[in-house]
Amino acid sequence: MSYTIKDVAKKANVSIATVSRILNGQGGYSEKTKYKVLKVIEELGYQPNAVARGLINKRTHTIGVLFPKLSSSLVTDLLDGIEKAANDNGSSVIVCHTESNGEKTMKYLQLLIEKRVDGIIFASEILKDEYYQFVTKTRMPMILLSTESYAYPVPFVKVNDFHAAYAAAKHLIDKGHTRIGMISGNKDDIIAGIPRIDGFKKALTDHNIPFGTENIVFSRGFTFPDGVEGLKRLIKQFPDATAIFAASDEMAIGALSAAYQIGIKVPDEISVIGYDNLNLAEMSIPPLTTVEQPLVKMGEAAAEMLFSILETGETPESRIMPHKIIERMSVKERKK
Amino acid sequence: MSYTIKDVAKKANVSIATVSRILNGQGGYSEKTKYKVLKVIEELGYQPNAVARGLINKRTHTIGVLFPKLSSSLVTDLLDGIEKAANDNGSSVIVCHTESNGEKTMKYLQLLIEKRVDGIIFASEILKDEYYQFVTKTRMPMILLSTESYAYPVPFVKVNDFHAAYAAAKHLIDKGHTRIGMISGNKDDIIAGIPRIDGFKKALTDHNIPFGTENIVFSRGFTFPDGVEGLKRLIKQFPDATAIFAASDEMAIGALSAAYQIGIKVPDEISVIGYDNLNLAEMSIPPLTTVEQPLVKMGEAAAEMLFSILETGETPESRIMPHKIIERMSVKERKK
DNA sequence: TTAAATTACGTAAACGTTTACGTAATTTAA
DNA sequence: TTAAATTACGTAAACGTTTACGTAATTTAA
Repeated sequence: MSYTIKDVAKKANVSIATVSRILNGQGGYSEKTKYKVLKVIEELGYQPNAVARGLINKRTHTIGVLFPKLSSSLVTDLLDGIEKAANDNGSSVIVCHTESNGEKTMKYLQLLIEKRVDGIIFASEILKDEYYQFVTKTRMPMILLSTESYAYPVPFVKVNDFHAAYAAAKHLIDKGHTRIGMISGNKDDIIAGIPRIDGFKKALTDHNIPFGTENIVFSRGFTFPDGVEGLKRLIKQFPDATAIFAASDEMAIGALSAAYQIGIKVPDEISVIGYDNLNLAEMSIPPLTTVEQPLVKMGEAAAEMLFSILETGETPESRIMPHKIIERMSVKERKK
Repeated sequence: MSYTIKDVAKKANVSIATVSRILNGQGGYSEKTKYKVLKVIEELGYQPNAVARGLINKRTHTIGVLFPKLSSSLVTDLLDGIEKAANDNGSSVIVCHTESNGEKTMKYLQLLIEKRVDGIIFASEILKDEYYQFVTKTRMPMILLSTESYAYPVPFVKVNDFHAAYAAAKHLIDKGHTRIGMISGNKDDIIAGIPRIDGFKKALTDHNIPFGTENIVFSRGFTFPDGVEGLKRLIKQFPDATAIFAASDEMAIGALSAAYQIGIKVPDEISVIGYDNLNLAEMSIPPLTTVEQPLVKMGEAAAEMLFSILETGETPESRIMPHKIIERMSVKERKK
């Protein structure tokens, strides 16, 4: 089909070894031959075959990324960062969409291993036993992104959910609120669910605000409808609340919508703080105050950690990325 | 490192040809050997090497996708559809983020060609001469997604922007509006800019509504800030407007935000219709009426067209996907 | 029971590179 | 000018598969 190194070699009257050496700039050839070969390459429009290279070099310059879903700003920003770092390191990224489905995940893992990607980034999801065993057996490098494993020594990059949630609640407290509710995500989610709940709880009790069952409402996930639902339930069980911490921006935006429907003014009657700082957050009405996760940077960090493993062979340290309160318009100072 | 077909062959006391035949289910072996070989494969945890397969079969079961940016719902939904269809066809997808940068785009194209992907999907961007020539020379199949080329015969999948914009404007007219403004995108964008402007204009004149320079405002792109800006300018030059067509959902949401800031009530004082039907659209306040592009399906269609080329070798017909008005709360019937 | 047909394999070449190991050609040193 | 050192190549094997072409073993037909 297309030309190979042999065609180039023949046309330039040199051996394929010479062509290869020139292509890889390894030295061992004269300037004259170099010029001659480069010219033939130009004429033929020869393109090296990365598949053949991958076979012999045992490096495909491709990494695989597994996401539970694709169409979410959160994942998208992570991917953006990963792609950027990968590109800077001369690699491509294959995206896999697991739908949080165990079977599908295993199939993807298998696929990535067969394709001999250089490494895997496993994002935003619980690392099951089965997954870990499978990829460890092949000794393929793996990084956890926006998730972590308590059971296995897999390096991860994440913010500290406990601290970030604490910061969110404290921000509300600092603004003078004392009757604060939380719309939490899934309370069985040990990565994104429990730590945020615990951080919230701790902030309240540290500031002598009693925490009871009426302060919190649990959802299935972290989605917009969960937020709509959540606000309605929270208002019912805790009508005096003056501020709310939603465990994700999507939920916070859902809460904003529900408040609007019911006729509660944000932030005048109730303040809302989110979590993530998605693109959405600055587009809402009112613009959402939230705690930022540096998603793009997290993606970059994960990819860079992978490349550092590939270079040095050493397991890098996990990275806790800094979170930050982004003040916009959805939280109002409360005068006593 | 990991085991090869040779290790399996040796351990099972057969030739590598036999192992290969069993792996590919081609027949030419007894049930007994099959069982024996499969058992060895199981024991060794052998994983076939897709790189070697790709070299000999000249099929990598990987496709490349080029996007101008990653972190946008629009792109994300397209990618979602592509990934789905690719997975159903046993292929993976490599994502490339061009940033609408010509040099970067060429580098990515080169990379994908060197990696011998089976085909390329070029999304949401103008296909430059240079790009077209480069990939055509290699005879690599290519599909245009959410864009099209007037100059070259590259199959595409898209909605009809002219018709969709016409439908949006007509929806406003049907709701009794006669003083209608448009916040358009880039007026030099021949794919997403001009046709939407023309469709809008045609709808007005077809319904005997005079169209003048005060009816429209032009932006750089199609982003949220463009929408914020756009509404402010539009209101200034066309204060009597009762309805607005924004050329993208992001712009529409921007318009909503700006209206909120200024203190104009949507939809009571002004109606807004968007374009795209992103996830955002149902999360806004009020929920956004918009014209839907079936983005996920478009992504799927593009990938499927690619696979059909790979199977049949024939160039498929381009596909115009249906658009649809999604009525939510941002447009209000106007009584005379 | 024997010949013909079929099945179940094995051998070796090929895919397009890289690279270890030679060796002829050139350059440098004496 | 000649020997030693260096440079500029070429040959061939290797990466891990698939597959065309044989052929030995088995099955079927007579």
